[in-house]
Amino acid sequence: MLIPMKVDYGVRMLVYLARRPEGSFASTAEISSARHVPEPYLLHICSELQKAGIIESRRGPQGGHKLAKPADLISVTDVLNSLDYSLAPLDCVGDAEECKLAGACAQRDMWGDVERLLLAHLDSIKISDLALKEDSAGSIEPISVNFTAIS
Amino acid sequence: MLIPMKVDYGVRMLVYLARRPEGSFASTAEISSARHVPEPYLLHICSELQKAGIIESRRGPQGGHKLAKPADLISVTDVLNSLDYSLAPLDCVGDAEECKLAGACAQRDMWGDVERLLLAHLDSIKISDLALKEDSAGSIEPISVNFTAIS
DNA sequence: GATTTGCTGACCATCACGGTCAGGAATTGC
DNA sequence: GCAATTCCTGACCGTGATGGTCAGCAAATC
Repeated sequence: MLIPMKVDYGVRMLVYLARRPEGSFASTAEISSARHVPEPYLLHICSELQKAGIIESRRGPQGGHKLAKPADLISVTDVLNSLDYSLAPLDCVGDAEECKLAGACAQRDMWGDVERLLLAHLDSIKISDLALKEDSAGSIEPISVNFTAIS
Repeated sequence: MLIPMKVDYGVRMLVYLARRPEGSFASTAEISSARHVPEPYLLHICSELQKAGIIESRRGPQGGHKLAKPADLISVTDVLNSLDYSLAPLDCVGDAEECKLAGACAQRDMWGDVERLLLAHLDSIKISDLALKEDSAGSIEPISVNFTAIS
C-alpha cells in the first residue's frame, strides 16, 4: 500500500469539513459516522492535524473541529506532511549514511525525483478541489444514511 | 517507505547486469557481493524477474543470470510490476467493493491519478539510462572492494 | 457541578517486509 | 555415472509499521 489509510482518512475529514457551513464545528462522532472513519482513530488524526495548524479544535459542548484556514490553502501534501513522516521512498534517500553504495548507485536520484514528483503533484491538489468535485458529482449526501448495515 | 527494498534490489541487479559484458552470465553470489544485496534474498528476486521474462537464468557451473532483452527495453515500471503486486495506493482504488463511500468519495480518482502518474514516470526510465548514468558518473567500481567492514 | 467534547498516552493484533534456510533440480565437466 | 556448481522452490522467522482500541484526564459550556 502506497498511501497510509491515515492520510486518506485525514483528507476525507478535511473535505467533509470544507463542505460544511463555514465556521461551524463538527464533532468527531459526526465526522466519523459520516465518512466511515473509526472514531477513536479519528481522534488521533485530529490531534495531529490540529498540531499542524490545519484544523482548529474546541472542547466542550458544541465543540469539535473546523478548518483553520480556507480550503484552497490546504493541499494534500500538507496533510501528508502532517500525518506521514516518512515519505522518503527508501531509507537511503532520506539518510545518506544509509547508502552502502555511496556514489556508485544510480537510482538514488531516481527515487528522489519520484518523491519530488509525487509531492509536487499532490501539492497542486487542494482540499477545496476535492470538495468541489464531490459537490458537483451530484454525490449522495452521506449524512443521515442508515449505516447499520455497513461494517 | 514508499518503494519496497525488493524493487530497489531488483533495479540494482539489472543495472549491474546491464553493465557487464553482453551475454555473459553472472551468479547470484557475484551480484550479491557487488551490489550489497543479501544473497538468499536475491535468489527470490531473480526467480520473480525470470518468471516475468526480464532476466534469463541458467543452472550449473558457469550458470547465472543475464538480461533477457536489451536494457533500453526494460523500464523501472516493469521491475515494479514484476516484484510488487500491490502498487494501488489504497485498497479501494484497486478493489471498488472495498469503498464504503461508493460514489461519494472525491479522492478515489485522485489516488488513481497518483498511481498512473508514478507508473508513467517510472516507465520512462529504462535500465539502460541508469547504467549509463553510473558509467558516466565516474562511479567507483564496487567490485573487489573490501566488504568485511560493512554490514 | 454535571455534561459534553477533545487530548493524551498506553496498549494491542495483524500483516507485510526483509531475510534465512534446506532440500531438490538442472547443467557441466570429468 | 559422479561430483561439483548453480539455480529453484517452499517453508520458515523476527521485526516494525500500521490500523485500531481504550481509559483517564482536561477544558468548556450550561
